[in-house]
Amino acid sequence: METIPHPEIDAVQLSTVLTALSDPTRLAIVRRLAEAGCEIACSGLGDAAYKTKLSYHLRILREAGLTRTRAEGTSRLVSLRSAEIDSRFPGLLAAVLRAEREPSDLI
Amino acid sequence: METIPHPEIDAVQLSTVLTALSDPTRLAIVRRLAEAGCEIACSGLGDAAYKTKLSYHLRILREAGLTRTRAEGTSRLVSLRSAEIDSRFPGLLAAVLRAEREPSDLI
DNA sequence: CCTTATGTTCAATATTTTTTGAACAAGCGG
DNA sequence: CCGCTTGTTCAAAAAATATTGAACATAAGG
Repeated sequence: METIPHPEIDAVQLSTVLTALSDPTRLAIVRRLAEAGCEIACSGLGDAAYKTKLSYHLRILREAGLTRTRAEGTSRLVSLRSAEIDSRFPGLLAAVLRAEREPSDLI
Repeated sequence: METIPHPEIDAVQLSTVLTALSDPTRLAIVRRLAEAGCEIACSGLGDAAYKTKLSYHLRILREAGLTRTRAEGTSRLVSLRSAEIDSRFPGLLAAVLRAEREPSDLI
């Protein structure tokens, strides 16, 4: 029952993607998803004490077309749309992930 | 007499660069500078009717480390720090510039 | 000098984005 | 059915960004 909306990759705009990636919290989430290379539950992406904050940032990432979220039981599994993003904006995600992690990155 | 401050390329942070690039007005300026491949005066980068707006966005770009500004007579010449940015964040600028221009881009 | 052309700065607004807390939803295990 | 876990939504507050207009700075040309 996929009721969670995701944009078509062709409808994704560059500036929206850049805005999504420009926030350190979200960049850290994207890094973690990239390193994992698989779906991760929300609970594995942030501190339980800041659930609504995480929920907000995950929505921004999803609506920007960077991630895909799927409900599984009572949790939600999030993954990076790496291949799609790379086909839409070749090299962009790789370049961002290649940059070294900065101390300000946090979740 | 270089009194205009510019960040060292090594001090430039990824999220600052992404924030700077995420605004359509600034992205359009960066594109124009990239296509020109040389210095351009402010007057060639925006509408004269919105001078202070342009000034603001150029300052954001400069402080983010994306551009270099140099005074020449009564005008200021702006250029893209392409090579430096590419050494700091390999492939990033190229990937951004490779993405097709969107209709929302404007100055 | 005086004037014009380029741009900047400052302060006030307006707008957008983030953060928070309270309330809600839905699945799961007992 | 109950209570617990996971996570969302909503509205309010806080914080960060962007836009505007008035005033200023400085170089160049006459």
